[in-house]
Amino acid sequence: MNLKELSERLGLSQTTVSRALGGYPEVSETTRRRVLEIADQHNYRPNTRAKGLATGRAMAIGHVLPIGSKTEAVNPIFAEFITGASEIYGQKGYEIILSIARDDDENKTYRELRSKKSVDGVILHAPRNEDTRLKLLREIGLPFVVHGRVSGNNEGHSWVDVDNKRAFQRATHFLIDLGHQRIALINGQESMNFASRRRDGYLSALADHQISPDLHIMKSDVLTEFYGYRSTQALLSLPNPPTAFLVSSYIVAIGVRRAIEKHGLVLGRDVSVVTHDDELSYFANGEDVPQFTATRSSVRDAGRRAAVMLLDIIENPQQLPQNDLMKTELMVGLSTGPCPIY
Amino acid sequence: MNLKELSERLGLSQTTVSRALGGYPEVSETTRRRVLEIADQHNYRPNTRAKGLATGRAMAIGHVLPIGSKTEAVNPIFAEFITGASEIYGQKGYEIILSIARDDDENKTYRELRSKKSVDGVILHAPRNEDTRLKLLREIGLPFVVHGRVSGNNEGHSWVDVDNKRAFQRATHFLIDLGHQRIALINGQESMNFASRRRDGYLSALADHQISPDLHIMKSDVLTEFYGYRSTQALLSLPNPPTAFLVSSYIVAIGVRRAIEKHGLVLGRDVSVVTHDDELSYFANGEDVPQFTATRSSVRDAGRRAAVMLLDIIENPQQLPQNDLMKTELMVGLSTGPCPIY
DNA sequence: TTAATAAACCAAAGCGCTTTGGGTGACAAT
DNA sequence: ATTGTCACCCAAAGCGCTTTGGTTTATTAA
Repeated sequence: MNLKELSERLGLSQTTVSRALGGYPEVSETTRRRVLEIADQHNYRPNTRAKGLATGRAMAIGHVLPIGSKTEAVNPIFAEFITGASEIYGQKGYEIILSIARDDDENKTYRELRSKKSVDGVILHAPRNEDTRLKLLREIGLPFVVHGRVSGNNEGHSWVDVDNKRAFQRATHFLIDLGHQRIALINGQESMNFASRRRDGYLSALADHQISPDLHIMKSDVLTEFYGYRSTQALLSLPNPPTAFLVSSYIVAIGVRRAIEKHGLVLGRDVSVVTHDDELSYFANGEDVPQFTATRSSVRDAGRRAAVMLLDIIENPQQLPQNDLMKTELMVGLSTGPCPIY
Repeated sequence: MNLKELSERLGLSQTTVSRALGGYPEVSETTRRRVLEIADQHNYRPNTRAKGLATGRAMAIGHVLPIGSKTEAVNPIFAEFITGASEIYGQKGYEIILSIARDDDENKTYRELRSKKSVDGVILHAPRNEDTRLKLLREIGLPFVVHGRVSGNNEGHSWVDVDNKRAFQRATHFLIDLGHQRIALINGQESMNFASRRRDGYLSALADHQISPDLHIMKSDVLTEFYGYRSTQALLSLPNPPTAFLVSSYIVAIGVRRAIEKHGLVLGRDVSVVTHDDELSYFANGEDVPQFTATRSSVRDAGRRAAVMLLDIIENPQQLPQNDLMKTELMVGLSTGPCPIY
């Protein structure tokens, strides 16, 4: 069923039917009701492509998920982010176009999305410190919102981010206040902006207490469970092991816990752990009492906010860039305790 | 840059340029090279919507991810599946349209995808035992492949599934052979087809050894980490606790392990666990030696296979339905051992 | 009564592509 | 010299929608 058929069945012109459906005022209420009823009966819905051609709007948002050569798969965090974003898109009638691209042809993917005109805007995921994608997107004039920030100037574009530095600063202070001096950092790849900001927070808290950082207990890699296990395993085998761990992802923290228990140590008594918690639905941090002490921030909510922002930019292109720096909460759970005295 | 501009710049008709780009033979090689060069220079790519309108093909595949009222988020397993599928789509120039729909308006989502003509086919995720979506998809004539099966007749449509029954049958046999008699089942929601098939496998293995099933040690719920923890916690507190656990998801198994360790028991010595392992990239089951004894099957590979199948169906609509029943491996790891004698 | 205004509708152009159904000239065959 | 056959190219229709620039009829004001 297309517009032509529908209008013939109604004995009206395509113009009138289109307007009745679109809610325009040049149609009498009686006619509109009749149109709506018959359209509904036949389950009519305008053809996306034809509509897009006619209006010049794709009514679709692109999400380009980067996969590295190491993990080769989509991070569960993206899934959660998109779940949030899709709530907003759905309300406004936008579709999601998903592309999964290796780091090396991400730029090509954005270019294609643009020249094929298949999206009205994109969310830029997982920004690196020096990110060439920003420049590209600006060049090709594709509206975008960054989920995160870059290292240099973040003025010229819109973004949603959590206050990573402050979060890890507070978490480090918290551990220091509990008496910990040797605090390991199990971070993401430091080419990623969020990871370098978290390291900055960690380092500045150490500096506040005149603790000189030890590079041997600062790790950095793709945030998998096994990475958490492997690095904690190695750190606990040091002659002078850390008494506390600051971890960049809940998934990694699970591996950290596994290594700690493997060593016969008790989490929260012998060793303390603070992790960042993106509130992944499948990994709820306990029911009433958090398992892990955590810097918490809902990545699903970030998805919602980024989506609202992007649609706003698309619909009002002339406005200034928007920013949203989300605060994190420090949730005290069962994984931290005073530093044991040896 | 559109076709018209491009053809003017080249001094050729739109027809010829379109054909040159499309690889049709009615164009001389010299002309084709020239067209290709200039097109590349200007980064020309045909407008998706216009192309779709003209050809009647959307060049897009829909993935409708169901979210339940309980978890409210996309399962990490879908992310992994889509990563696999996207490899195939990318090769053939298809895009992914992602919809996230609550159980209750899934049917509406499929209907819309169809009437808006925004996709050429869909993957049906997470089939339930009695699934109304199948009937709907057949009715509206949208090509589809099911990732999984339904309870009744699976003849009339294409699907990719793992041999869930056999996998859990073997795993149960394996535990029984180790001397376990009280084996708990930590299953998914049994309205889901995969979960009921796994239960069947478990029950039939018990029956093979004249062990009568105990409903108190058979759990069924959404597959979260906390569910694993909670149910194991409860089971281990029974006067007559199970000595082994058969678990439906790696994520759940993590919670199971947490509860076991909380109880001061040693995994693989005091309590045995076999889990299903979808080979999620962020949760590798150990490096050389598997942490968990597991029935293993790559869900990413399933994504690839389903995608190949769907594109084949779309491009050759007249053919018979295809099926692909993937075998699972039983990987023996560190989480199982002989039943301890009390 | 006539002109002006508003309400309700319509014909047709245009979005950017593919594809049908040609046309033109060069060359070989008759 | 004429016909047929290629190789190469083009004009225009059509995909299904929105939107511009109308027209027609009823209503109101002068």
